Amino acid sequence: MTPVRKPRPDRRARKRAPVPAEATELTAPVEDYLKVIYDIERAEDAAATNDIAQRLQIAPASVSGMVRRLADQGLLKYERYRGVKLTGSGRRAALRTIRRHRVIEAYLVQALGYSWDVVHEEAERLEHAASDDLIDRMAKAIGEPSTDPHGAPIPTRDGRVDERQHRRLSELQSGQRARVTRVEDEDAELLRYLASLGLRPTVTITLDEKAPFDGPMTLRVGGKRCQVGAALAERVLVELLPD
Amino acid sequence: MTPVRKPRPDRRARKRAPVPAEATELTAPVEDYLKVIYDIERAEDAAATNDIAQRLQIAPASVSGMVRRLADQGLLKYERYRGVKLTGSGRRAALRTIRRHRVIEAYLVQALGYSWDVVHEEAERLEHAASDDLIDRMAKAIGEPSTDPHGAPIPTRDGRVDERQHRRLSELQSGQRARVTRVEDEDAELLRYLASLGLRPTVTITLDEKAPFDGPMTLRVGGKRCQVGAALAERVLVELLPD
DNA sequence: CGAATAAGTTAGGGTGACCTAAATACAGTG
DNA sequence: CACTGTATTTAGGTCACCCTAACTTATTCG
Repeated sequence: MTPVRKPRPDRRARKRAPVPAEATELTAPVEDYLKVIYDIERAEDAAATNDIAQRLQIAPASVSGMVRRLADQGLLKYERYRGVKLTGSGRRAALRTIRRHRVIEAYLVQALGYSWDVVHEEAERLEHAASDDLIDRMAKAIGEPSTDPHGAPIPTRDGRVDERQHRRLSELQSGQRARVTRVEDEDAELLRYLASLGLRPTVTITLDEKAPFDGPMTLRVGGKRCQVGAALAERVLVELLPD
Repeated sequence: MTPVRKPRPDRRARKRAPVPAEATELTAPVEDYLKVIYDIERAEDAAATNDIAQRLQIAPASVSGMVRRLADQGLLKYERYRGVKLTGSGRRAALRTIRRHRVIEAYLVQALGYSWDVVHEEAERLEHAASDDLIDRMAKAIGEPSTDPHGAPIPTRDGRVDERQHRRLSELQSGQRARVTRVEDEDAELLRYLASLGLRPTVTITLDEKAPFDGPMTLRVGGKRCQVGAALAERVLVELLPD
């Protein structure tokens, strides 16, 4: 009648543990902070409170508080009014979450027939719940891909990423050929539009013409010709092909 | 430079909404409460505070508080000192979570090669993060199974379950043949032991002998002969086969 | 039937993660 | 160099969930 019960974990003790610094379980919000800080740092060298707040859609005041706690936990370095930088362990944690996210996105597309414009949201929730084991199994099941469906590189189990910065489509010159490598955006509508143009990673394009002053670009993609504005061209990364 | 941002959802407004009662997003703890209440109710008619507390491994005092809130939200009926019963919407919510859990378990086993003794934990976390759409895709991918790897029935999208109460192995009489339908336990060690005996759903068994006073039972399963104690036999459900 | 025991509840805390409003630091300009 | 605007932080809340301790209700049994 009374079911066999495991020797209760004693939550208090678990939480009060003298901060082993590394192997601590991170909460979902913390993982989100680390992710966006990692991301901002890649472009801006140090993450400003406001940038973090805007990316997470929360009030800047909330960021100040959280960031102090993360600094206490050794996940980042924090100087008041100076911005934030991840420590080694912070970066490792960020990359683990990013790996989860991207593997999940790839799996949803390749194994479950999702289309690339909707996987982000789903992955955003699952990345906090999936075990490392599950992630590895998913990755194996779809052949250990090196990028997610948007072309973003998937960090390896041991935290290495292909950090090559590709050129933006907007920087391309008339006449140049290039391969689309990545779309740096998760907005569903934008992604659907790109898909309708055939503009997705691995596709080869040729820039026919570029209007001055960041005007629209005319390009050929898979036989068809299309025009894209500056905003779009900004979000698409490419790899120049020799002519 | 400044990325295109969606029209911010405004968290406060979302949470303060005048309680639409149904379509509200439930938190993970709430889903867990509903699940165990549903489960207890199936056996005991009303769920007692203490039972809920014990199943969730939390203090009874915490249950009192939560249960009042769930009653306010219309998910259950609550009479002080009298226990708790799910309302229609509470039961629907519980069944949705249970469906998620069981579909995930089945998927992990059938699509990702997990063994049945470890899927419970993983599902326990994923069930709160997966969208209904994902669950449906998983179910489809493995052929819409009607039970999870432990033989528990999977509720349908629209909340119907096969509620047939099967017989317990412990109630079997000497000489009777039966098919194992379900193992009512998620303990990994127990499951591994059962697997080593070959005792898993769909397998046919014959009870050779049963020692009196809930003594060990000797039975044949797949040609081999084995003995199981009363505690084990209590956890295994069977379907009597005509001789 | 009244007292012991079991079951359940209230009171008073704590933590994580958010908020608004008000104060402060910094940076660039007149 | 004071001064204004922006970035940031502090102060003071809120909410969901959990806890322990102390109290109350229900039940059972001598």
